[in-house]
Order: sequence, then C-alpha cells, then structure tokens
Amino acid sequence: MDTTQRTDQQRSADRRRRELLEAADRVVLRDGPQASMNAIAAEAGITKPILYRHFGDKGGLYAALAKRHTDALLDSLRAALDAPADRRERVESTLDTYLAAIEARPQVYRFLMHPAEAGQSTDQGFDVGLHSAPLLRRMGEELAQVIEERLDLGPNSQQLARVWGHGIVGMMHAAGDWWLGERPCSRAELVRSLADLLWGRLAAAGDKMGGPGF
Amino acid sequence: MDTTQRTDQQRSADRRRRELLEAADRVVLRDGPQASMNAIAAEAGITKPILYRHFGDKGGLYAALAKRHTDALLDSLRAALDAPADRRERVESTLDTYLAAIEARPQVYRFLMHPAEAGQSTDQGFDVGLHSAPLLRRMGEELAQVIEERLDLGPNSQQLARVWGHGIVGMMHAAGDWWLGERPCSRAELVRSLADLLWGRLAAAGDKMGGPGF
DNA sequence: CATGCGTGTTACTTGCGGTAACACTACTGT
DNA sequence: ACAGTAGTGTTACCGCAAGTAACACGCATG
Repeated sequence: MDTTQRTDQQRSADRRRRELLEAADRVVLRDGPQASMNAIAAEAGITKPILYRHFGDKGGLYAALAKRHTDALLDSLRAALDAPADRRERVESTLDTYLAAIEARPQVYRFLMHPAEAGQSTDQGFDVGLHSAPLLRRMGEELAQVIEERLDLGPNSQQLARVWGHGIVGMMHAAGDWWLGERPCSRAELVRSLADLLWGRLAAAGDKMGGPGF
Repeated sequence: MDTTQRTDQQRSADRRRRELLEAADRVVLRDGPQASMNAIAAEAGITKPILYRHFGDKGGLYAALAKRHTDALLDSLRAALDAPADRRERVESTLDTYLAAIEARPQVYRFLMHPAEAGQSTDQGFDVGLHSAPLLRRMGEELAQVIEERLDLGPNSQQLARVWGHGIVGMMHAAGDWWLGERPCSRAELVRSLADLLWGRLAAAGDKMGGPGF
C-alpha cells in the first residue's frame, strides 16, 4: 500500500467517476431529472451497486452532477461579469449569458433547478433553506460578492449586497424560466427589459390616467 | 336521481373533499412535501383508494391543495397591492405580506414551491416551463396585470409588464427563500433593501475606488 | 499457493404510487 | 317486502425505483 499504488488506484477511480458522471449526464439530458439509477447504470454499461459505491446515494450522484454544471455556468457568468465594459453592459451581458445557457440546454437547466428532492421516507428532516437549487444560492452569493466589492453602498453594504445578489439572481431565474416556457420575445428584448427594471424604470414610470397609480 | 338528490350527494362529496384536503394539509405541514398518500389517507381516517377516487392521482391532490393556499396568498397580495397609498408604500407592503406569509408557515411555502414533481415513469413527457411552482407563475401574471393596468410604460407596455411581473416575483421569491434559511436581517430591512433595488439604487450607486466599477 | 482487496454481478428487501376486485349500506321501483 | 343499483369503503395486489447483502472473478502480494 505504497503511495504510488494508491495514487494509481485513486486515479483510476477518478477516471471511472468522470465516466459515470458523463453517462449520467447523457441520461439526464434524455430522460430529465427523474432519470432512474438503473437507467444511468445501464447507460454507463454497469449495474447499480457500482454507482452506489461511487456516490453513496442518488442525492450524492445528483450533487456531483449538479456541481459540474454549476461550476461551468458560474465560470461563464464570472467572465461576463468581469468583462471590460461599463456597468450596464456587463449586467446585460451577464443576463444574456445565463439565458443563452438555459436556452441551449433546457433539460440540464431543469435538472439543476429541480433536483428531484430525494424521494422516500429517509432524510426527510431538513429545514427550509437547504432545499431549493444550490445553483441559485451559489449564484446569489457570487453576485453579492461582486456587488459588495465594486459598489459603494454606504453603511451596511455587505448585507445590502447579499440581498441584492439573491434578489437579482431570482429575478433572472424566474424571468428566464417563464421566458423559456412561453418564448414571448427574443432573448435580447428580455435582457433589455430586465436591465431596464434594474435601472429603476419601475420607479420612474408615470402613472396611467385614473387611479392613484401603482 | 332528481336534481335534489344529486345535489345532496354532490354536497356531501364536496364536504368530504374539503375534509380530505384539510387532513392532507395537516400531513404536509408535518411531513413536508414528500408526504405519502398512505399517510394522508391514514390522517383522514380512511384508505388510499378513496383519495384516488376524489383526486385522480397524487398530482391532482397536490394541485387541489396548492390551489387553496395559492388562492389565499394571492388574495392577501392583491389586498396589499390595492391599498390606498403611494407606489413605494404599496410595493413595500406587498413584499412584506409575502414574506410574512412564508415566514409564518414555511412548510406550506416549501410545499407550494417544490410540488415533488410527480414521481414514477408515467407522465414524464412534459416540457420545461410547466414544472416550477405554479404559484410563481400566477403571482407573476397577476403582478404583470397590475403593472400594465396602472403604469404608463410606452409602447410594448404589455410585454414589458409581463417581464417585470415575473422578474419582480422571482426577486421576491429568491430573496425570501434565502432570507428564510439564513435570517440575516429583519423582515423590515429586507423589504427596504428590495424596494431600494427596484427603485434603481443599483444603477445610481457610485463605484468603489479602484477598478472600472461593476 | 493462500490471502486479501478492488471490481463486478445477481438477487433481494422495502416502500411508494396506483388499481382491481370484493363487501357493506341505503335508497329506489315494482 | 324484495331485487337492483349506486356510493362508500375495504383488502390485496402489481409495477417500479431506491438501496443493500452476499457472492464471484482478477490480480497483486506474503
């Protein structure tokens, strides 16, 4: 049990793990988030217990799978957020990056947002807050950090930044989800409308005649 | 089979249905959204097939249950949205109403937002867009309508209003979800921060020294 | 050659959604 | 009074998916 041997084994295990994840990916892409462990195992050319040895349980596999996609998406978003351009342009480009991603692979998106909740009677005792897609949380925190780093928000800036980070991400997510379902307009229009919202056009808009206004 | 008799039966069936829904409610409140049909039937003092005769399948029961809560919440929100006050006050009061509701009954909230996805291999063929909590969609549409009715948004106002409706609802939802999990500040502070975001403080904020600004 | 250990399998248990087939009750028409 | 029938309930089952136990092969090491 030298280090070399162990490294070999670990390396092989890691490769196997990657292969399994790729197979799982294909199945999820095909069958949606309720893909069965059997189906995934079959796609990988093996049987269930191996999956369980690698990932513990379904939640573990899904978490690993989600982490891959989440990391990839977050990288794109960071790039858009860090581009050399003015604030409005960056916001629009970040929104567009996100929307392009969910548009390109809706099944993956769906999987990330609704991780199938861990079925049966086990593990039922978790509190509100740990459930909803970790992707949203991570995006929110990430954005909060960027906001807090770069904007001068006065006192309590950290807390404000976090609220805004999660709020903006939620806005993006919900609007994107709705848009993906109904396709009421082009992506560019959606991006513009959302940026306008963030730019205060809601507060600036005039009332319509009659009534005290919204 | 006169009308009277039929009405009697229907009335009784309706009462039964309400009782069943209340039992289901209790169980969901206790066990979370993955409450089993067996558990619900037991709570109602009956057995599974009766539930199925009343609601068709689990999705039907959950839809009925969700409709009750959704309607109730939407009523509160409409009231806040229609109060006689200026725009900012109404926005804040609506946000606060929503947050108070999810704070008061997190299990119900969780159930509404993550309706457990309809398990097995059946009905798997639905497209993205029909999945995520119908509550969010309904709130988004409702808010869009209010916005479009009362604000003068220039051309394309209807589409803009819908984008904003869903976007704002998503912002509220994501921020609320995060807040409910971490409780980083008081409800009032959260409301204020979100309203500030909608009022364009993001665009108005100055850059921090160093770097081109976010 | 025996002894492990990693990798794979088959075959099982448990628990859930959903259904079929059978009982009991009560109200109808003749 | 009695057969028919509609509604309400039950038990017992099917199919299926998550997860596990126990066994079988390959291969390096003492």
